[in-house]
Amino acid sequence: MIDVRQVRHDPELARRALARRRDDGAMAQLDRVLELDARRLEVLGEVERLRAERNEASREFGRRKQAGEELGDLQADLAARAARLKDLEEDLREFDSLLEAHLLAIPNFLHEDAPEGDAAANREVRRWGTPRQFDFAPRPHWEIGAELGLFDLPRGSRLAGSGFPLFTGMGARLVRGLANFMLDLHVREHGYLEVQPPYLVNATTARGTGQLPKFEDDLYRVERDELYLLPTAEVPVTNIHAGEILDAAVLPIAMVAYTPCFRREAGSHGKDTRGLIRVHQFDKVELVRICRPEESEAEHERITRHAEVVLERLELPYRVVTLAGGDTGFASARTHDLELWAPGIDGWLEASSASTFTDFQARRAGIRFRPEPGAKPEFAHTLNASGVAFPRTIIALLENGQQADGSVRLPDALVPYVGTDRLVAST
RNA sequence: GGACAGGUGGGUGAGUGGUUGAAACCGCCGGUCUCGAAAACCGGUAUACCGGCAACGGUAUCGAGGGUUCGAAUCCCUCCCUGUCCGCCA
Repeated sequence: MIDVRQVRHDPELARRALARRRDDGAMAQLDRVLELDARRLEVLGEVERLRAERNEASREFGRRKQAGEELGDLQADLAARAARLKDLEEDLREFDSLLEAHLLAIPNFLHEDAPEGDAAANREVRRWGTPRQFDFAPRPHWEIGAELGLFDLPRGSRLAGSGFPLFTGMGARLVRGLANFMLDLHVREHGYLEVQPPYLVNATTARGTGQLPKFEDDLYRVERDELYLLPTAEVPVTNIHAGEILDAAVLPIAMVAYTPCFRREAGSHGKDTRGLIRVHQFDKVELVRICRPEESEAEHERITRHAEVVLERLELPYRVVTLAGGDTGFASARTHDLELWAPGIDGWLEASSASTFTDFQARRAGIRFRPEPGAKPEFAHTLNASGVAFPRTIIALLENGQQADGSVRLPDALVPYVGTDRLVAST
C-alpha cells in the first residue's frame, strides 16, 4: 500500500511514479484518493471535535451524578449530540473504507532504475553460460518427458484438468531431488531459515502481499472456508511477521520454503501452454527477505544472486532481465527476472522473479521494526525471489541435457539428489 | 462437529459501566551508588491518526466488527483465535 500522507504531501511525485507503469487506471485511482483523503480529513476533524466535547460533558455528568447534584436537561442535551456524532461517525467509516479500497488498488511506486516502457523495453543486464551447440535437432521437453516416462500429462489432465501435471518415476524423483538440492543450497550456503507454511491462506494474508483485492481471479478459492490456495510461498512466508514490531537485531530475516503453487492463470489460455511451460500447479522453492530500508538495495542484488547460483549449479544458461515499468508486477518496485535458455522450444523461459517491494507489502501487512531501543517503529522492506520454480527448470534440464541417444545427462550437482547422472527410458 | 473456559500493553497479570491508556511485577532505557559490574534505590518506557516548527494538545485502540448508553476493557450480538474434555480421524 502506498503512503497516503506522502501522496497528500507531494501528489506530483506520486503521479510521476505511477505514470511510469503505463497504468491509466492507477492514475485515476490516485486522483480519487486525493479527493477522498481531503474530504475524510474534514469529517475526521469534526468527529474528533465532537468527541472531545462529548467526553468532557460526560465527565461533568459523572461528577455531578456522584455529587448528587441536579442534572437538569443535561442528559437530553447529550443524547441529541450523541445522535449527531453517530451520523458523522458513519460518514467517517464510509470515507475510511472507500479510501482504503482505492489505496489498496494502487500499485507500488517504481524504482527509478526500472526501464521506461512496456515489456519490449525490458533490459538484459547480464548473461551466464553458453547455449550448447547440437549436432542434432534438439527436441522439446514434452517429447523427452513422455518418452522417458518422466511425466504423464494426459493422465494428469484426467485427474484434475489440463495444467495439472502428473510426474512419474524418475520425473517424480527429479522433483524431489530438486527440492532437496535447492533447500540445502539456500539453508547451508546462503543462510536461510527453512520454513514450511500453510498452503491455504486467509484473505488478510493474501491482502498483505498484494494478491487481494485486485487479483482475486488469479487465485483458487475455497469458498466454503474463505481460504485461498497459495499462488506462491511468498504469500504465507512474507506474512509470517505480519502485525509485528521486530527487534532490529533480527534483521535481515531470510526464509526459504518449498511449496506447491496454484495459479488459475486466468486470461492466459492458449498462450505458451504446451508441456510444462505454463501450468496451474507447480512446485517452487521461494526465498523471502525482510530488511531495514537502507539495506534493500543491496538485499535485492543479494537475493537475485542466490537464485542465480541455483541455475549455475545446474549448469543452465540464463540471462538476467530488469523489467520495464509497464511489465513490473503490482506490488514490486523493481524486478529482475532470471530466464533460462530452452533449446527444444528455442526460447527463454522465466524461472525466477527477484523483486524488491520497498515498504509496499510491509505497510499492507504491518511489518515494522524498531531501529533502536525506544525509537519509533518503522516499516521494513520486503523482498522475494523464486529460488527457483520447478517446471521451467525441468524444461531446461531436459532440453539442455538431452543426448543424441534420447537420454538426458544431469548436472553433477544433482547426481547425489537424484541418484543418477542420466535419465534413460525405463524399459 | 459438540460442551465448557478464556483472549488486556514487549512478557506475566489486576481490573464487571464514570479522571482506567489501563494497577502490580518482570523486561528494557536513563540516573544514583561503584575502580567497574551486580544488587539496591530513583525516574522513564504502547501504537496509530489529526493539529502544531516544536513544546504540546486532541482522537482512537483492552482478539475483530457491530450494538446498548450521556459515558464501555467492563453490558448485548456476530465472527476469529487459544485451552480443556467428548466425538471423528492421517
